[in-house]
Amino acid sequence: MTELEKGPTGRRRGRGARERILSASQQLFREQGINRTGMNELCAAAEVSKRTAYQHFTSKDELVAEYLRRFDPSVLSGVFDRTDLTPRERLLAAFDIPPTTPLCPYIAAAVELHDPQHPASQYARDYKKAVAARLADTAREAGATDPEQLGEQLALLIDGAAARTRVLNADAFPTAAAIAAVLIDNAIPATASDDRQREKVAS
Amino acid sequence: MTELEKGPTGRRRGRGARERILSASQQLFREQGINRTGMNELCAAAEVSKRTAYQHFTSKDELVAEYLRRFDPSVLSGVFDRTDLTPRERLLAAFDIPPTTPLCPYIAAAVELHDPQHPASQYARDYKKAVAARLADTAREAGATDPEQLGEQLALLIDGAAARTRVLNADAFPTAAAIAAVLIDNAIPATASDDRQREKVAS
DNA sequence: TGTTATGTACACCGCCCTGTGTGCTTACGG
DNA sequence: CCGTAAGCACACAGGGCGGTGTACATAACA
Repeated sequence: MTELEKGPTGRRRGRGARERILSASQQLFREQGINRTGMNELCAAAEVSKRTAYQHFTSKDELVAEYLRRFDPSVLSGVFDRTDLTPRERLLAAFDIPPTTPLCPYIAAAVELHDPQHPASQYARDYKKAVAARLADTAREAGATDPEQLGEQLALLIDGAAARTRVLNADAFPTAAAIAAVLIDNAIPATASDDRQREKVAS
Repeated sequence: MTELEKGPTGRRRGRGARERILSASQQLFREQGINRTGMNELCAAAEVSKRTAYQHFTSKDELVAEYLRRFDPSVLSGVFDRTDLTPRERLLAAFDIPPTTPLCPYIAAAVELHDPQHPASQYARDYKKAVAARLADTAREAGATDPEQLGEQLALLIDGAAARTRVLNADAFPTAAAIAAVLIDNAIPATASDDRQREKVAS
């Protein structure tokens, strides 16, 4: 890895250590958990000296917070921006999670850090609220009578599936998707499609 | 505390250190988390010498496993054994959680320990399955068409509310209860509910 | 009474953790 | 071609952790 990677993070000149650190964080924090991953191990995986790591992030806590911020694009936007789907399908697509996914990292962080004041915990809250808001937007688009409520309900289902998948070591998202389908059909007044969408986005 | 407390644990003769240790575990592990609670701190809170603690539990892992086993009577049985309620009311009563409750300790343990092989993680799985089974039993009693499915769905709702409450620092159980009411009414065929509410879903 | 199970007090070990200090190398930018 | 910022190697501080060793005290029961 002698190639330079310019570092899309900003104006770094060197060899892009920051990116490697964050990339290694994604992998190790999710695989092993935050508390069980030491900085030594992380630096080794990132092929970065510990000194360099602490020049980019003043503490592990800061690294953890930054690590969480790297999930939005892939997870949140990935589902909601698919224009090829109807709003209803988009709502359901949020439950199509590849079973490889270990656990929603925001829940994991909130539990592991165990401190609501921790920057990462605060960001986790913001993220969860953002997801619920996005779901509510989509619910509104789909014609739900109470979009906020439906968004909050679907968000709860996602979190429930994530938590339960973790505890039971078995995929719980299909169950959550089934509930979601019921809730969605109950929440969309007249035109309520059965399950295969007859395709009528309002009018 | 020079009084002897016989130890309701069984046939212990001494002063009941084991009970104090477990009692302190309940408090500290829930308040601070498992990983953030050291044995020194725990022993101090239990007013027990560390040596004694390690004579009762060969390791912290063993203590954690035993700590989890102490929840059944209060939580699981507490709701399902209430004969004053109809089956439907019992299903809904599972969502009446005092907002003081920090987080389902089984989820917390599974996340914190981060090892599916850990005895505590295995017990957490067993417990979660047991709860789902109890819910399914009650669902069957209430006349649901597919009790197993309803039990699993309600269990997922409980876990979702627990996880979301933790992350957002705001009570999510009312939302879960609302979903539960919908699911229950959808799952009980014609005029199943015998409790006081006479409002029918049918139309 | 004396034996035994129980609990105590406290120092201690080895390990791993986060975080630093210091001096050195490299590569980009002017 | 040189200056300087980025990164590296490596040892080490300081502390908390789980867990133990030892010597002593007390309560229960025979």
